[in-house]
Amino acid sequence: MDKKGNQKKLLKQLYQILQGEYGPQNWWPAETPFEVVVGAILTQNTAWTNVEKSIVQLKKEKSLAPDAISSMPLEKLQKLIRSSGFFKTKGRRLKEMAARYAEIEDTYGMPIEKGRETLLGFNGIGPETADSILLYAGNRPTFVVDAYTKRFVKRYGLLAGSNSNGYERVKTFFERNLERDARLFNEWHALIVKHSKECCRKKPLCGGCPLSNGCKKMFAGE
DNA sequence: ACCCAGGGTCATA
DNA sequence: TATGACCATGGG
Repeated sequence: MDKKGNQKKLLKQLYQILQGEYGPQNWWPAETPFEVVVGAILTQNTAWTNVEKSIVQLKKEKSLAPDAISSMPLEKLQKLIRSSGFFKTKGRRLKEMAARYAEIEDTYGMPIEKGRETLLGFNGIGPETADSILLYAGNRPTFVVDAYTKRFVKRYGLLAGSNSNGYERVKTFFERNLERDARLFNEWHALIVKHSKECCRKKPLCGGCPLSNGCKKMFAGE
């Protein structure tokens, strides 16, 4: 069995364990694709619990829609999303995104690379946000790499060598070793986040950690 | 009183 | 191309 085959088998095993432990995640936690995009921008370097509060505020104002956000005064929007932090920057990003939401929607039907390039052209949409939008709003099979994913890869020793933590490197690793399927990519990323929060974030190590070796490494400081 | 969270941009070397 | 400063709130 070649190296690539081994990595495929390893990922399959890890997936079975995570899936068995946590069950289907059915991400993204949102009611509409537009809500996914808003959440993707608001959660940049921000705890999701803080984002939820902003979503609630927007819904309370019945303003979680492209027209409502693009026509809303910037100051009002910034007040509504204050809990997500970086509210001045994110307010501007949201307004630009909302005003041009038709272009965002178009990317859901494009070849992935083209859609990705289009999204990266927006101010405030970088690699992770672009991939999150394509996968979770557009249901396109592109793998999302976030801080949890990088830690996961590093701590379970899935990738070695220099630059093994780079965004593209990690993304390519998963895409080369998994069937290119949006549903699978969706579950994989959600399970990594779920596992990181449930098991590996705080000590002590939970008793029934499904991936105890990785958790031990994590607490050892790598 | 610190640390960090489901990043991205911009300036500098 | 590769770091570093900056954006800012809320929970541990």
